[in-house]
Amino acid sequence: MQNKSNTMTIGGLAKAADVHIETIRYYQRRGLLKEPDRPLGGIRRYGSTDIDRLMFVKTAKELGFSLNEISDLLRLEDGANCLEASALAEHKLEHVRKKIVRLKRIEKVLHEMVGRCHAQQGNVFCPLIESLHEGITKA
Amino acid sequence: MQNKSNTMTIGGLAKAADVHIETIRYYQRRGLLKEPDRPLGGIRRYGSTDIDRLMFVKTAKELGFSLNEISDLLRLEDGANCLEASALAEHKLEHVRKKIVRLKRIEKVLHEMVGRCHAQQGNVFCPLIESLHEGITKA
DNA sequence: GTTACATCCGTAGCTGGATACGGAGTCAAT
DNA sequence: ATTGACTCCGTATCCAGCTACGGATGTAAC
Ligand SMILES: [Zn+2]
Ligand SMILES: [Zn+2]
Ligand SMILES: [Zn+2]
Ligand SMILES: [Zn+2]
Repeated sequence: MQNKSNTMTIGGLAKAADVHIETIRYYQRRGLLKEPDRPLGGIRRYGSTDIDRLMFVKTAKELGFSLNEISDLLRLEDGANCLEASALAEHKLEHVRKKIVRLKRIEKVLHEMVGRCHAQQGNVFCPLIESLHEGITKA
Repeated sequence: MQNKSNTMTIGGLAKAADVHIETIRYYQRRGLLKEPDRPLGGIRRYGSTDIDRLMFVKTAKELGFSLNEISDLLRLEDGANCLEASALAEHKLEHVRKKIVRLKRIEKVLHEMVGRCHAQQGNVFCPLIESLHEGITKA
């Protein structure tokens, strides 16, 4: 059953949840958001549960979950499958940590490269360009 | 003028540089790699400068430069514009650092969420799912 | 000399996450 | 009752960075 206060149009929902209208329709197509019946060729109405749902998606997105993964999370939305939900989050956490490690390595290499350039201003051959030829292992 | 030892076919080059053939052809289309003339309906030959170029691209890619940015770097390949090259790298470095900061925040939030789930095994409502409803600021 | 594989070339498709377009219908206010 | 804003719906387009397809031709092995 629907929330009694399904009063917003899609545009109102978009404003309330601060997403584009097209995003809402896109999520409906993806099955992330249910699409209320429309009364005989009329206009669909949305309520607070839809805002809530959109917020859920937004939060999960900010945490790096893909829309597919968010579908999975939404199937656990009743909160009854703590183990399963935390497993998904742990898996994501693992990926995030790997990404951080990779980026830190990149940060280090770039930092060193830039440092060499700065130390060498006026010299003939840019050490940064040189490093790019030599490969990241030597960079 | 071409390197005298332009002896590889595109397939050989692909193996030598460990990229897919289609990637080479794609880079040619993008202007990242020059396309040797082919002798009267024959087959193009590639040499060590092409391997070198592909390595340059690969290294830059590993450091997070986009193909467009790599085009820019390649215009500086003579090594004469140290300032310009290091400016590009500094800009990239800035982005990388921002990305690391964002990911660390995500790492923290996910870690806390998972921790709460583990602490609460058997409880009725999964705290992780609850957090997703509440938003990342409260997560 | 024929089989088998490689190359060439243009173009189409893929992923993910939207965003845009265009025509038709609906709704509310003046 | 007409304007103007909004909605609906399907489809197309975008971004990056490839990857695949298909048919024609070239080349190499046996
Ligand atoms: Zn849980
Ligand atoms: Zn994984
Ligand atoms: Zn430099
Ligand atoms: Zn920037």
